[in-house]
Amino acid sequence: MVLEIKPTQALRLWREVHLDLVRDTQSDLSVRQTAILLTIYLELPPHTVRGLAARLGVTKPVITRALDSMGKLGLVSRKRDEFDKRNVVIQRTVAGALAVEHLADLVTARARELGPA
Amino acid sequence: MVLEIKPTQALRLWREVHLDLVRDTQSDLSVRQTAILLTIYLELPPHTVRGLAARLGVTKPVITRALDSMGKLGLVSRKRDEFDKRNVVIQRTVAGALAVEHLADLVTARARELGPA
DNA sequence: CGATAATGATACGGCCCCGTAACGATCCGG
DNA sequence: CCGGATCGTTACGGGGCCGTATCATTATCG
Repeated sequence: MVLEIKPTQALRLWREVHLDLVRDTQSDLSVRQTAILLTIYLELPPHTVRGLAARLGVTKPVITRALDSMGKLGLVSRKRDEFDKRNVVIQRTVAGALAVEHLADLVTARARELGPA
Repeated sequence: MVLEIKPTQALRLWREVHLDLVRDTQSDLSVRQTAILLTIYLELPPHTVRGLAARLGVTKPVITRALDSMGKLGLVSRKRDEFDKRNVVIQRTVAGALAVEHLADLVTARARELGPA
């Protein structure tokens, strides 16, 4: 069940999906924001600011600001941890799940279109 | 030779590569710049500003500015078209080819690591 | 020729993001 | 109880990218 993909296929897949993303005016997330979004939706909760910062190898303000902008878009939400009020727990939203699903559709669709070599 | 990839695999692949890109301080290209770079290196020359703008569905200044910054990084170069001096021909560089190859390595490596489902 | 069209570059105002440094709030150990 | 550690946020200065409008240069055609 290993995914065998050749370099040429990988590049074409990457290009086609990126062209889709550029044309799709709605979702203009940066590379960092995309990495954060996918980490939140693919890895097991709970997610915290410092945890994501360590996971991505960036500083905490980067996470805070990304959560700010993604929160405005409704892709994530935040809640104080009641047991340790210093912590903030990052939560998933319906809109965020839809955005992730949309991205999955994009990638799988473009992968299907790839010819040999 | 169709590339069969499941939604879960697509998302994990996308996330792993994006994490690599975020950690790799060197290459912080935007989504638009990545789309431009891959179009230049995967599609047949010649490439022009207006051609890329139409291909990506963006305005010409977007291409001009992207070529400026990518030119500073040595990823592409520009040359006046001698037959029609209004045109600018975008050319590939060694550094650009290496960057594209590096991206291909990243994607194929992460794809190989993907487990089933 | 001269007027018009086309190409790429530039100016402008605005917005977002970055890294460093500091901050308030909260927890914890002595 | 209180000083230090931890957590997330904010302030600051700087830089990049955006879209619109405009520009200089070059080509085309009557």
